[in-house]
Formats: sequence, C-alpha cells, structure tokens
Amino acid sequence: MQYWLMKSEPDVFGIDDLQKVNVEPWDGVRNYQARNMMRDQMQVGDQVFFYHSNCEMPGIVGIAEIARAGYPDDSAFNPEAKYFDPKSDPQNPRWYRVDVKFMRKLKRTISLSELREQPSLTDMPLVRKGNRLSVLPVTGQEWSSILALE
DNA sequence: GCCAACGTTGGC
DNA sequence: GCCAACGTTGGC
Repeated sequence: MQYWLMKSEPDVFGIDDLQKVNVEPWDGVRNYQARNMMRDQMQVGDQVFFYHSNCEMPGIVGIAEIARAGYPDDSAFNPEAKYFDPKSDPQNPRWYRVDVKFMRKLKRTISLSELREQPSLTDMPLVRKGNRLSVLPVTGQEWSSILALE
C-alpha cells in the first residue's frame, strides 16, 4: 500500500465536495508525471492526503482513498469538455484518472507553513518552492509524522 | 494581483 | 536538439 497527496482548489472541488459525492473520478490531470503515477502506481486502497491549494490557507484538510486504479480519462475525448485534448486517441489514451473516495476530514487544517516547520518533512517535494505537481508520492514516515500533528 | 517556477510548444 | 516564448500553477 502506498501513500499519496493530491491537490485541489477548494473553490473548484474541496474536501466538502468530496464528502458529498463520496467517490469522485479524478479527471482533468494533464501532466505526464502525475499521469504516470495515476496510470502505473496507484492501487485500490492506497491512502491519500487531500490538499487545498490556491486558497487562503493552503494545507492538508482530509484523507481519501483510491477507489479505482488508473483508467483512461475520457474527458480528453469530449470536444465539449473543459479538458478536451484532441491528441488523446481513444485507442491509445494519453490521459488517465483514478477514482478517489472520501474517508474523513482532519480535525483541523495542517497548513503548508506548519508542514514547512517540521524538520522531518524538509525532503517532501510539497514544501519545496516552485513545486507544481498536483499528485505527489508520500512516504510512510511522512504520512505518520503528518498525522501526528493533527 | 504579482510573480517565480516550471512544463510545453514550436521554430530553427 | 536547442531554446525562446508562452501558459499555468500556486504561494504570498
């Protein structure tokens, strides 16, 4: 079992939205590194930190679980869809998604600034400047030290 | 709203 | 294959 962190903008789709729908297809990711992780590595049952980005207090707000491993993101095939990509061929899909299932909200937001203060977390790509990847691997050690902050 | 960091595109 | 231009992300 592996651990991940996935970013979302609360104005677009936040942890409360995930709680409401319970399971959400994580489509629209158009970055090859993130695609590779979703397509090749994520497995059902993997645990996910749900992270709010681009907002007043960026940070980890909840826990989710991978409910379905990587499968083609068919929003790329739909010309009407926001994330349409004419270069993705249904016979050979360029983009993949996973299904993410709500587990629980954290008791409080563990903010990015707080994560940056933790000596054990300085190696996390998340806390490094200029990181823009929306899907990131988290080690087991990082997972437990973050949860210990809750 | 600003801007640094980074990925992608496309001309050459 | 290089690299400038451009678009996007995301913290602040």
